[in-house]
This record gives sequence, structure tokens and C-alpha cells, in this order.
Amino acid sequence: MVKAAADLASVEGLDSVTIGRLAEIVQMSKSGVIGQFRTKEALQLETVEMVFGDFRTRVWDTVKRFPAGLPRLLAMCEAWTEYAADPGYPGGCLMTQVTYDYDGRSGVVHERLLEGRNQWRAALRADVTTAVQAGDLPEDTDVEAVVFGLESLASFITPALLLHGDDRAADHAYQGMRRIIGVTEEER
Amino acid sequence: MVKAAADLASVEGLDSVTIGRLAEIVQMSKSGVIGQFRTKEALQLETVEMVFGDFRTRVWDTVKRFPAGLPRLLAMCEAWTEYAADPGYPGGCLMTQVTYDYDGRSGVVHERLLEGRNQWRAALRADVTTAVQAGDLPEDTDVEAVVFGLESLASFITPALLLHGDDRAADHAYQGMRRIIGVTEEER
DNA sequence: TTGCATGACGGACGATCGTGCGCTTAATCT
DNA sequence: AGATTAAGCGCACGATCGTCCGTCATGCAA
Repeated sequence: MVKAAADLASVEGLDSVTIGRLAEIVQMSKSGVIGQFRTKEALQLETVEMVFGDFRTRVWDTVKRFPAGLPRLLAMCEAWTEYAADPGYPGGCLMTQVTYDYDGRSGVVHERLLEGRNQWRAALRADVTTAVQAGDLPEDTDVEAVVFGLESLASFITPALLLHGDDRAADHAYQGMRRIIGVTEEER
Repeated sequence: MVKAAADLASVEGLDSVTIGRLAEIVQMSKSGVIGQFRTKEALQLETVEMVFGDFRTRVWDTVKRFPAGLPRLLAMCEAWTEYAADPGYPGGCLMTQVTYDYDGRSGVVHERLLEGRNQWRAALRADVTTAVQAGDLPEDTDVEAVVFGLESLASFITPALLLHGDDRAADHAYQGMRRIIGVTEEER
């Protein structure tokens, strides 16, 4: 049910997920749908929650075993770009979609989104900082700029794929990430 | 009128711009509003057209006097990030908003968006290629990856500003662009 | 076996959606 | 001055929106 909502949201946006259309998709009555979530806002929140869960599973859980610092940072970039390129939703990475949809609005979805992304930002920031302290990155590294760059590049994979049909998008992003971080070029 | 639609679209997305709400904002009747555009789709297209016009004025027109190649490319990056950080819409850069909103859909808006962005991509690609030929950039520069990186970084300024309140977003983007392009660091 | 919670249903509600129609008013042109 | 055009209005339409209500079937607990 939530998966169906997420699929639809990835294509048309979270607030195009209407009770009626969702009911039609899962072959239920409108009453049956809203009975499970009480309200539309709750449905939206559960959808967002599912996306965060996905991201955690597909990205974070696969890299947390790496040693903190540069190794884990690079692993993150790889898992991240791979996830963004193949997120399992028909309309691309839903995390990206929701981010750009609700960045300028107010409300609980915006709040939850901010919280989730801040958590991820903190993880990135931590590993960049560790990498600097370990001497793997130059001492004058602008940590915030690096985090900004990584988030940027990951976020553009979806539009590059969907809009321009750029099937090298994930590679472009990973390549860019290495440049942003400042590690030397090498074969992926 | 179109400006009002664009203002609203920048915050809530292009298809939240409803005839009724727009009528309320500009203090007209619904009939009066739709009388000017015939259909909602036409209103959306005119809004998109306005954004392209804005972008052309604020970015392209200010850099076209620069010599082709690296100088113009860097000027582009500067004007671009400045525009994205202060686009004149309450909900941030509308170009970005529309891109992420309609990348995965089909229809005339998607089509027009693709056309417009392709034009811009071509301009970027041309100056990168010229810079390579002039010897200002290494010969093995991956042009497509550079274009991807520049678009990424510019596109993340809006969410960084609106979501995280990062008022250094434009600087982060410009800094990242220089790294993507591969020019040495220097004071902006 | 009886009782009851749960889940899904059809149906209805007020609101809002996009879009037509016919009228009045103001501006433009001959 | 008279005719013509255009813009904006009120109003109504069918659809769809989110939500609530009463009903019925199912399955578990007593």
C-alpha cells in the first residue's frame, strides 16, 4: 500500500498521491484506504518514512562496516550514486523528489524531511572531518562545501536520467564526488 | 499575472497553481483568469517561458560578451550561482523547481523543459570544449561529466537555502564548480 | 456459542478543481 | 456618433478532492 503510494509519488510528487487514485491503484475503496492512515498527511508521512528506511538500508547499512573517514566516505558515494540511479521507484529517487518538493513549504512533511536530511548530513560531515584529521584530506578542506557538493551531485542523478536520458549519470556523479572530495582520479 | 503564477509555483510547484487560487491572488474572477490563457496548460507553458526568459536575461545575457571558453564558463558559473541564490521568486529558483517536478512526467511542459535545458547544456558543453581546445583544460576532460557537475551544483542551491537555511550555498556551489572544472583555487 | 474488535465497504457531505456560456462594460476603429 | 472588439464578470456544469458515517463480514476471545 505505502509502496504503491511511493511509486506514484516518485513520478508525480507526494501531493499528487490522492486517496482516490491510490484506492484505484490498490483496488480498494477510498474508505478502505483512508481507514488505514486516518488522514492524508499521515499517509504522506508514512511514505516519507519508507523512503528514509530504504535509504538507510540501501546506502547507510552497506557502508557502516567501513572504517570511518575517507574509506567510508568513498564507499558512501558509491552506494549513494548506485541507489540514486536505481532506487526501485518508477519516477526515480523519491528522496530527491520529496526534497525539492517540500524544501520551500512548511508543515510536518517539511519538518520530517529536514530532520532526516540533517541526520545524513551529519554522517557525511563526520566522515569528512575524520578524513581531514587522519591526513587523508588537506587541512583547509571546507567541510560544508564538500557536503554541499556531494548532496548536489547525488541529487542530480534522477533528473539527468529521467529528463535527458543520461545513462552515465551515476558515473558522472561519482566522478564529480571524487573531484569535490579532492582525491586523485582512478578507475572506478 | 504570470509573475503571480510563477511566485506561487516556486513555492508549491507548477501544478499547485490553480485557476481559483490564482484568481484569488490577482483579485479577479476565475473566468477572467482563464480568459487570458484559454487553458491551464497554456498558463503553465507561459510560466515556464517566463522562467526561461528570466534565466536568459540574468545569466546568459550577462556573460555572452565574455570570450568563449574558460573565461565565459567561469563567468557563467558566477552569474548562475548568483541567480540561483536570488532568483526573485519567494520559493527559490523556479527553473530548478520545474526541472525536478516534471523530469519524470510526460506532456508539453516536460517537452518544453527538456528543450530549454538542452539549449543551456549545449552552451555549457560548447564552452567546455572550447576551453579544452584552447589548452585551458586538460585534454582528457570528460565534457559530459563536467556539464553534469555544473548543473548539479547550481540545482542544489535552492534546497540548501530553503531547507537548511545555508546562506553560503551560492559560494559552496561556485567553489564546487571550480573543482569540477578543474581550475586552481583562488579567492572569488 | 456468543461477544466484540477490526477492516473494508457503499454512500454522502462540502469544497475545490477546470472549463464553458451569456452578459455587461470599456476601449478602439470607421 | 455608431459599430466592433476585447476583457472581465456571474453562474453553472461535471469531476474529483478529503473525510466521515453506518453497515456488514471476518476472526479471535470468552
